[in-house]
Amino acid sequence: MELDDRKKRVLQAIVDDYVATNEPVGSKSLIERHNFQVSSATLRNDMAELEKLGFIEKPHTSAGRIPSDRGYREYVDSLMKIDTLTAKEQEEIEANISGTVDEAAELIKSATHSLSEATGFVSLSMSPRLRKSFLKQMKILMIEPGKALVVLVLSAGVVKDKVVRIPNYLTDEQMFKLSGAIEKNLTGKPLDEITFVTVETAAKDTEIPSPLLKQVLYEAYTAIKQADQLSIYLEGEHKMLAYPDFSSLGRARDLLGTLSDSGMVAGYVNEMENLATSSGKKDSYMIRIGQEITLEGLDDCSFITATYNMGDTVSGNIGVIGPKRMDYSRVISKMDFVKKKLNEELKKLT
Amino acid sequence: MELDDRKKRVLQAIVDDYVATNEPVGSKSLIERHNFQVSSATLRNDMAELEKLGFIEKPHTSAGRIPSDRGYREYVDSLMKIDTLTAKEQEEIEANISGTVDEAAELIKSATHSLSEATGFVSLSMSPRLRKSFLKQMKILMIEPGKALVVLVLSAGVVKDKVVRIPNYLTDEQMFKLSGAIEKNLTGKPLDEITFVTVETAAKDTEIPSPLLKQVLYEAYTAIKQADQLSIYLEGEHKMLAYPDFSSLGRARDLLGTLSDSGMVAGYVNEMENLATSSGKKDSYMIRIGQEITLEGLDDCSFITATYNMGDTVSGNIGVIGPKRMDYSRVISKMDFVKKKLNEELKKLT
DNA sequence: GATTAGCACTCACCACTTCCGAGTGCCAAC
DNA sequence: GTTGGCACTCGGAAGTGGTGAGTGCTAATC
Repeated sequence: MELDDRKKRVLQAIVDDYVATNEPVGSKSLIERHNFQVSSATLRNDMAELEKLGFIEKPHTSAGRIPSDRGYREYVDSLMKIDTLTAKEQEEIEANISGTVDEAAELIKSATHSLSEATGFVSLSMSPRLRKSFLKQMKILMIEPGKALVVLVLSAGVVKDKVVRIPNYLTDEQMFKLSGAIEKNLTGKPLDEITFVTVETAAKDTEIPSPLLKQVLYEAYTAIKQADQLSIYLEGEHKMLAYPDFSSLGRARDLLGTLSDSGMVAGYVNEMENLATSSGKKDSYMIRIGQEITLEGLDDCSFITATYNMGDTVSGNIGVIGPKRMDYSRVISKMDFVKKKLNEELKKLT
Repeated sequence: MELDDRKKRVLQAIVDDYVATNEPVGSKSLIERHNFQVSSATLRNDMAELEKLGFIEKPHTSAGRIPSDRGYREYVDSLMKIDTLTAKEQEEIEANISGTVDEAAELIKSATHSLSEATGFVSLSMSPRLRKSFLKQMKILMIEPGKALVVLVLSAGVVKDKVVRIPNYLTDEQMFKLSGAIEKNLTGKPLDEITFVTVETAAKDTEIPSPLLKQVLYEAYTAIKQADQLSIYLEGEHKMLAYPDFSSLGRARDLLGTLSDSGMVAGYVNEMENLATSSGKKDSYMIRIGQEITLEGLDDCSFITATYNMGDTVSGNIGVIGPKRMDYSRVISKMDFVKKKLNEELKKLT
């Protein structure tokens, strides 16, 4: 069932032409644009074959062929060659990313922005997964009676904080003691190994009456857990409206509706990432095409993600969502470049 | 140029019908739906008059009339009567707002969400304008050599923080002294009266060598200034695609494109707010209709905002953007209710 | 002077038709 | 396996006519 050489070329040509023109491509125009050394009838036979194998399909009887999801899949897996960016393209991307941002979150945002600008598609980034990072510092600051700020400094230089409610009569000094104890005992532990019990044990040798303690500990614990929460940043949703692929209002609405539920998208990205990690297959990028994407309204999209790193144990994702009728090679090389730059800049921060 | 009574009723009826049906309304259907005690010919004369005055217009020669921006303006200014919400509507809104959120930012977000859900339109909120709030606490926490976290506690219970870079050899203790000095001298001052000079003066009596100080002070100062920065939160952009008013892809794209530039929208809201404040005219809500809105692509929208309060001196805005062909009365009463609830909940927080 | 009935006119919209051409499958010949 | 030829398909553009809701205007009436 391996495709012979010419059939591969035909499929590739169909994808290329369709991406470029957004029109079903027929045997004749294929001959005109590419110099196959055979007649259109031969190509017709090849195309019939490709259709039987599920790589291409007809929108209606008397039209040319368009790639199916499977066709795109074959294309990205073994047909396309990734080209390199021109110096100018590289410059544009770099200009957007570097600059004076010196906080990781800002940096990641700017990379996401750059990615959307460079591709013209929706781009996204997931905040770093901090489960594997560990506590470096913990401070509890009294704000006013009954209210305190828990500040966590994690490895990889991430700072998180959260306002929590505490019993009114707890003093500044008690808080200081408490945070010191927790800090001392939990430093170095990965976040995902910290449980309520660990926190409780860590606080044992303070002399604060335990009923009071309980609430604070619980708040401290949730603050730690919340630091681990994933957040997603999406940009450029409206750009999808520019593509004829979504010119039907219904499609556009479904797509943007789904994208507006950022929690759902975040969940999907996370799931994809986990799947890829556990299956051990780790390309530098991941692609989902059309129906492979289980999010509603993304049937005509492709979803490409990559992983960035912050320190040794912490990573997150950046990604692009565009019409599946996209120039994969260019998009991938752009995303790869953004990722590379982002990694470099993140390294500088630590 | 005052409209006589019947003409007012005609205009009102035209707006009501057009909002309900999205179809140009003609003299005959007007007679059918409302019981004017006159013939269609009379209404035709009235309508010709209204058109001459600029309240209504024809999309093309042989069609009915639709309200012009001016017509809507007249309608909201003096024709419509604001109706009250049903118990059920109130409940739905309340359910979304109250709940367990106990941080102001979260609360405001949830109100915004609720507003979008209730109206079916885009909703937005501006973070509180903190210029008028004052410093209650300031702490500088060392994170690691060269890096510190500036934590500001402002009146109205707002907590802001920022990671800043500091000279490597500054110690924890020095930082503590410094923040104490600044805190002591600036507490009670409104944010907009704090300048770099004030900060410098406040730090005078610490014994830290001044060249070192300069950089930290500058960072502290920018941290304070940044706390004052406005941020905007927009929700439900995709919902606009559901309205036939934006069924043309071009319009939809312009609209969503503009809305995606949140800085621009924020600037506009701020400008509107300032204008209203300085002109002294302070309704409980503000409306901009169609061309009155200077943002690109919002010609077919109306933009309604209201002000929420946090403590005595601090306020922000919530708002709705929908098609100008909207049921103003319902939208306004919903927004009013959300605002009321939000104010109540914010009060509870302090 | 305001209101009304009547009438000729306008024009978007819909359904219907026609026509064109790019594309197809298939077959017989090379 | 490749090719030329041919009948067939069908979406889309362009044209057509009828319909109906709407208009403005005029002359008669209250």
